[in-house]
This record gives sequence, structure tokens and C-alpha cells, in this order.
Amino acid sequence: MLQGHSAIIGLKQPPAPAGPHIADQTFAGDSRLFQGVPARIARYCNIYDEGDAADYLYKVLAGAVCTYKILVDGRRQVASFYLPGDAFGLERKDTQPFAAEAIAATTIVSMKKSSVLDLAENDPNTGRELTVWAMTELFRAQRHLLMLSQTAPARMAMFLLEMAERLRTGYEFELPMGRRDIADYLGLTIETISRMFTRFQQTGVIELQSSRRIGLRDIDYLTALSE
Amino acid sequence: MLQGHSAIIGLKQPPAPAGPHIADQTFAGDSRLFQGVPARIARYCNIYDEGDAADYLYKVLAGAVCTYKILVDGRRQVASFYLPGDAFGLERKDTQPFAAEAIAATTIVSMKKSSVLDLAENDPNTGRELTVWAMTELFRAQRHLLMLSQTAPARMAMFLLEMAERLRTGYEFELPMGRRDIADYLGLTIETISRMFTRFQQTGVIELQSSRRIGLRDIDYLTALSE
DNA sequence: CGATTTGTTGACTCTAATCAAGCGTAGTGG
DNA sequence: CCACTACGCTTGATTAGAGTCAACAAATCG
Repeated sequence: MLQGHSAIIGLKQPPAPAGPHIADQTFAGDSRLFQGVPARIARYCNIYDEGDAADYLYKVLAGAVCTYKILVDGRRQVASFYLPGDAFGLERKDTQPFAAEAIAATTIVSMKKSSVLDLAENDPNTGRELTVWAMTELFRAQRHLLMLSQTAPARMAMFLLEMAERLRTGYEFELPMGRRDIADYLGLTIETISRMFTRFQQTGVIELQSSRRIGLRDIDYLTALSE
Repeated sequence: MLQGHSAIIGLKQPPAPAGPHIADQTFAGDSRLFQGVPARIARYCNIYDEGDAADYLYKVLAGAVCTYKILVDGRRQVASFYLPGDAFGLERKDTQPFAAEAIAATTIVSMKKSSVLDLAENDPNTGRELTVWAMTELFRAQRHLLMLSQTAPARMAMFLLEMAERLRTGYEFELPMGRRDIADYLGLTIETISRMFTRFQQTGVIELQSSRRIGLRDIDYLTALSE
């Protein structure tokens, strides 16, 4: 890990110049709630570990974060990706069930979980936001779960469509994560991911401008695979 | 489908004689909220279909329910099992993303979703319960997701430990579901499930009193597999 | 520019799926 | 009561798909 486990909270650095899409994706905490100094986190930097106290809630302003677990056999399972506008860190218990790390140069804001929960005590609006947030996480976990019960090409198709939907740049996009992260998200190996990219390109389903820059060409095919 | 798609709500039948474990498993709606006449549902009876209006919330009093989706290739993926005390039907959207059916003779109570949401508007307690409910579902979906990224024996191990935990009868229990339901939950085939049961029995990890009555013998082994 | 990481491709292996019988129990009707 | 059936479950043989191991190419970084 390039920069070790630096303390993220209160890590004072000049706030990132916010891009046009920053923090406009609704939900996950009243915008007033995320008021801290934005923290910049380098790629591969750990944000918290599995088992750490779950005291903070976070929101991604730019870049991307993933949560994951290391399994007994050494493999890593990525539980979720968080893109700009997404919030993470909401957990049922007091300890983190997953670790979180930046998968690209990332800017996040954070706030104390306890203050949000206190606020929700008296403000039905905040309470509803928490429920919506939890249900959005649930929806994604369920979609992810369906992915994992599919064949490799179907998982790829679902992944590509999910990214197109979440990155909000149409059917052309730049993946914020590398092959390893994709593989660990889809429960496949990097070799299989690579082969699927090649196969989809050769059959004209996608276009690979570079290894991360992708254009979806045959949406119908991808959609058919993904249901 | 033994009894067809009968309307469940308001299906007047004598309330089931409540067993000792009924409805004592906390959360998932203030107990005052589930006050309707208990409905009895025969095994394999459909409760709602994917795409149906999601107007009601349900709570299992006895028996067991599963939610599932039929995939394009004809396979079925079970999303979740609901045992006595569990509530189901809470969804982000207005339509059901999964179908639900009883996997054993089952008794449920239901209530209008809208009245719960209205109540939550003014009552932070109900709001918090909804959040906790959503997060319990999320926790289970995440555990399920981890299961699906494992080998067949590891999935079995996690499944058995989950059932032991949720059925609350110690390490001896009677599975409420058949091999087909287990297979569709774990994303495996019934043949593989059967082979795993046989293998675990032959190696003394479990004891099969009958095909559904199970005793866990080597908890350490199962635990080691499941992390 | 070389060094190192990241991604691609190929040959082979292994796990779980598929296909195909067979077994056992429960329920039915003669 | 006992055949007969039906269904759920188990077992075996073979196959297909993803993993593993190994080499190589391409991109990125210092």
C-alpha cells in the first residue's frame, strides 16, 4: 500500500476542485450533514479496516472507493463500489464488517455517525433518508448477489451495465477500477475478466479504447445476458 | 401449486395455535403494526409475484417463506429465506423485485405498507425500526453474497451455520426447506447439495437423522470453511 | 530510458454442471 | 394390507467452464 494507513479524518489538505457531477446524486444524508473538510486519499489507501470502530459515515466527492473482505483462502471479495455521490459506512453494528479503500485518487467527506443518529431521533426526514440509504445498499447487494449466481459472461454484462448506469456518462465511460478490483467484485479471476473483455470486443459487443476506457456497442446483447 | 394463487390477505381461517417461538424475534415492525388476521398458506403457494404492487409488509409467524427470481436461463435464484419472526416485503420501489412463496405450511400476518410509512413520518421509533429492518436485510444479503463467492463445501458450511443460528434450536435442527430450495439459494444444483450432505456425513462433520433433520457435529470445521 | 506494475494470452487442471439411473419413502387405490 | 405410483433424494459417468500456472505484452512511473 503506497502510503500506509494514514489517519483520514481531519487530514487537512486543500479541498479538491469539485467537478460538475460532484455530490449531486441525492440521498445518503442531508447535504448539511457532510460538512467536514474534504479529505484526499491516494489510490490503494486504506480508509478503515474490517473490525474497526464504525464511528463515521462517509461520502465520496470524487474518485472511487471499495469495501471488501479478505477470505480465509486469501482471496478478496469486494462487497461494493462507491462512486462520486455515493455514501458508505452505514453499518448495523459498531464495528466495520468490511474494510474500505480508495481504488483511485479520491476525495471524501465524513461525519460522526452518532450525530446523524441523534438528528434522526427528532427529524423524520433524516430518519427517512437513513432508511432510503440502507435500502439503496440493499438493492445493490441484491443485484450483486444475482450477478454472483451467473456465468462469467453474464456477470461481465451486468457489471458493464451497472457501471454505465452509475457513472452517468452514457455508454462510453472510463472505469475507475482495475482488473483486480473487477475480478474481486465479480468473484472471478483477472484472467477471466481479461478474456471476457477480449471476447466482447472481438464480437463487437464493446469497444476498448484503452484497458479502462470502454464503449458499449451491443446493449441488447448485454441486457439479454443480464436478466 | 397445490392451491393456486389465492388471495392471501384477509383469507379468513382459524389462527394457527402459536408455538413457543412465535413472533418473539424482535425487530421488523412494532408488534402493534402486525395486527391482521393471520393467514395460513400451504406449501408452494405463491404470496406475490415479481412485478406485483408492493403494498403490504408481512411477518412470518410459523413455517417459512422464500423470495426468488427466475433468471433468463430458467434457473431460479432464491434471494432470501424468512423464518418465524422474520418480516419481509420491504422494498425500495413500488413493485416487488422478487416473487415470494411459502416453502412449508406457513402462517403470516400482513399490514399496509402505506400505514407503516405514515406512522414513521411522525414516530422516530417506527422510523428507526424500518432502518434496522432494512439493515438486517442488508446484512443477510451481504452474507449471502459472500456465500456465493465460495466453493460448494464452503457455501454448504455457511448455510448450515446460518440455519443453526436462525432456527435457534442449537446444533440439531429440522430444515424447513427441501434440496431444491437450498440449491437455488446457494447457486448450486440439487445433485451438488446432495453430494455435500453425503460428504459431510461420511467425514463426521454432520449427522443426517433424515434428509431434513440435521445435527452439526464438527462446528470448528464448518466455521473454518465459512470464513 | 529501464524498471515495475498491469493486463493479455495460452496450455492444462479441477470443480461443479449435466445427463442418466437408481433408491426410498409417502401416499393411493385395489 | 400390499402393490403401484410419484416425488424427493442420492449416486455415478461424463462434460463444460472457470481456475491455475506460466509466459509475454503494454502501460506507467521514476
